[in-house]
Amino acid sequence: MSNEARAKGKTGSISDVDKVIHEPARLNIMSHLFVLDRADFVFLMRQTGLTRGNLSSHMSKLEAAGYIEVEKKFVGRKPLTVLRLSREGRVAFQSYRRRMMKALGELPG
Amino acid sequence: MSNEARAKGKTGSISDVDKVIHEPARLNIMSHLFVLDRADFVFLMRQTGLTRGNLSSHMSKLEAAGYIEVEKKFVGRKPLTVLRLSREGRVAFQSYRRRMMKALGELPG
DNA sequence: CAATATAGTTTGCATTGCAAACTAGTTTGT
DNA sequence: ACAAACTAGTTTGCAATGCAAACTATATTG
Repeated sequence: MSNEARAKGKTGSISDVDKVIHEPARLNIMSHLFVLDRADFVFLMRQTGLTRGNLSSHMSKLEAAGYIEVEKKFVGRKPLTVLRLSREGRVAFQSYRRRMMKALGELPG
Repeated sequence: MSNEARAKGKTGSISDVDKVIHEPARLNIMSHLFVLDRADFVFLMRQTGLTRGNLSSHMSKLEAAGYIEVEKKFVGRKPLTVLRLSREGRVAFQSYRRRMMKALGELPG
């Protein structure tokens, strides 16, 4: 750990979790993709309970972070958007999860 | 579970965690108070790595939510602010923790 | 008594998350 | 054929947030 990190007290525990993943809506999306690997927009909407608008913008954020890849195609004549967890996204999620589980699991009670 | 909850997909899992606690800085503060029960401002500043300003505003939010009680007194001639976890705060934290551990713990891998 | 330190609070701004409005195309009803 | 309703998303507007910097107030030190 750097002296700076120590001085700031940000010793890698809770305060500096990955905010992209930490946001509940995205944590929800990521959790689903973590087990399913890929899922389409409408399915995720139903599973997560997010509105189209929210899912759309969170999707964009996860894509911008490189955590998911978005594939747009047509099935028959209807558009279909498929989200897939990227390698990076899987790693980041695992890391977030470990950190969170550790932080909350270490406490007494 | 209500039909509404089912329709919205907000089945009490991840998307609707307590945001007051979920915010990393406050989660950090709450975790400390959960084990220590009470701690003063400066001590918490050091432990959490938060600046005075941030700790001050997060403290206000936790107080407004009824999760902590803030006691201001003087020791010698210096002001001392002590934060204590309220009963409600302890319950809310435990609930947050259980929910989070369950959500992250249930996943494969 | 001026400078520095301590203990907080307030302010200002840039980033969000969310809902509502909008776009674009498709299916259904008559 | 044409309007109404549905599907699948995106964009926008606004209110809430977090964070850092500025500020207040008092105490200590040189």
